Amino acid sequence: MNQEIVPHYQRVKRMIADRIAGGTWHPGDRISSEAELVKELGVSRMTINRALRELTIEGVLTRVQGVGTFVASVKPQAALFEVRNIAEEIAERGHQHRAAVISLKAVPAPDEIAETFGLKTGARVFHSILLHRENDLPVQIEDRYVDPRHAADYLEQDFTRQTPYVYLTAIAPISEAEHIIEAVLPSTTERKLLKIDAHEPCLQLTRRTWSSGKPVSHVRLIYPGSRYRLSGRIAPKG
Amino acid sequence: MNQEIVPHYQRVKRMIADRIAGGTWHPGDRISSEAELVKELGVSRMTINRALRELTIEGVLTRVQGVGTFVASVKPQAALFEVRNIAEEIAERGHQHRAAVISLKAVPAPDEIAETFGLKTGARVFHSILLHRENDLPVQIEDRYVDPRHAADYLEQDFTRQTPYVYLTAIAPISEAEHIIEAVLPSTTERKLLKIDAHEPCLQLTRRTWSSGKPVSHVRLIYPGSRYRLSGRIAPKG
DNA sequence: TCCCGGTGGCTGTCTATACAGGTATATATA
DNA sequence: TATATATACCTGTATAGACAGCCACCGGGA
Repeated sequence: MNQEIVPHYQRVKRMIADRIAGGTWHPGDRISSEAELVKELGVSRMTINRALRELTIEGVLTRVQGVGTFVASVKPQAALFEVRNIAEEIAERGHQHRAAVISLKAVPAPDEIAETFGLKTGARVFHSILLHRENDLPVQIEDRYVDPRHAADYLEQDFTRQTPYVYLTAIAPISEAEHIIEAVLPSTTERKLLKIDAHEPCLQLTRRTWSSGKPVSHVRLIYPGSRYRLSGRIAPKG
Repeated sequence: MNQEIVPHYQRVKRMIADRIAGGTWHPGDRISSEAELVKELGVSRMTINRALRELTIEGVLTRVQGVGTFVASVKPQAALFEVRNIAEEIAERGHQHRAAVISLKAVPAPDEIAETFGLKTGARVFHSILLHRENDLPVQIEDRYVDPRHAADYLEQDFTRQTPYVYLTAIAPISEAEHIIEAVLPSTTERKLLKIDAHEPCLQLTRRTWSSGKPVSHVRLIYPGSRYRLSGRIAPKG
């Protein structure tokens, strides 16, 4: 008998969750107060408090000081997608990753980029285009703008050895990121690089990153629709 | 002077985070033990413990019982996308939402659906196709399969009044969800419903949901690429 | 040299107690 | 009646003390 020992606060969390799932308490209802749960369950108030605090963080409960603890309303559908360093992801599949540098130079900033970086349109920014291959099959175009003030030696890097993502996170750890996912038709140039048919839809992920509150990079990742998809799974914990 | 009062555990968290950001402690380093922090900061061990525990949940630290507390390695890029009930989303923009029921009937389960629901191929399942419009402009096709065992009266619902999402979450709260995002070309039928040009790429979000561990619904949402995009933002908290 | 058990240091949990601060209700006052 | 005040109850935070469980390391014995 491998008796599982479970901490008290976990058992309290489970009990609360079960009562909600079982219909004893409905969304919006006030549940028993900490003091009542102490008497009912025979554990200290600190233990009850920890259980209720964690359930609140997990979105199961809502607490109002001076009033009580309530069952939270149905939470919105949230999907968690992990967008990872492509080199790592490919390596994990046991495949070979290679990156080709298509372009690497300083350019005048387009409007959108200038605005992101807080520069004037036409100011000098770094721009790189890379083609990532998995076992020699093109899987991603990386079209990146970088603020020169945060990565002065960007143009001197060998991105066939270390991806820009790895280089940038090393010199400016990401503190904030914004992602946009769209379905697009790639340009003719991009289509040729990816070696895909005309009219093949692609996933485009645009990511802007900040380090210590300052914008660092604006990257557009293009994936052939036939070779790539994003997936994620969520499951509330007990 | 509106002096902000900050709880001790918050100040401890901030201090730890600052030392990591400031380079005092690097990823992989062992940080001071709870006992050392008690002596250094003059607060109780429970307070230190709460701060470290929360930083661990947030992914900033890693703790190993019997060994110590370590600065976590660089966390993977994670993008949080909120995929919401489209009716709500449209209402929030102050626009008019209308749903048209294109199809609503029982059908033999295709292979993939049967497998998800744990049925034999060809078993009777419910199938609905809805077209969602925002100010009379088509914005989403909802192609949904539902396990009849969890929603016996699915076919009797009026989905122009209440979306299937709302109906299903009411009778079977979602406990788990899986999402897949792809770029696709819609079928001719779908293209006509959405009133888009040939070759216009679309975002396709496939979602499978479970309630109490049992599969409930398999839905394919198709968005015209020119009218829709998914966005999300993450920022580590202090 | 290799294996084994002891030991100190670390995190994980739990308790009893205390006080602060918020909210709603009842009570007293103008 | 309307307004201020007291109070009961609730959550939020903090503390000292205790014990359990885990792990790395060291020293002794085969």
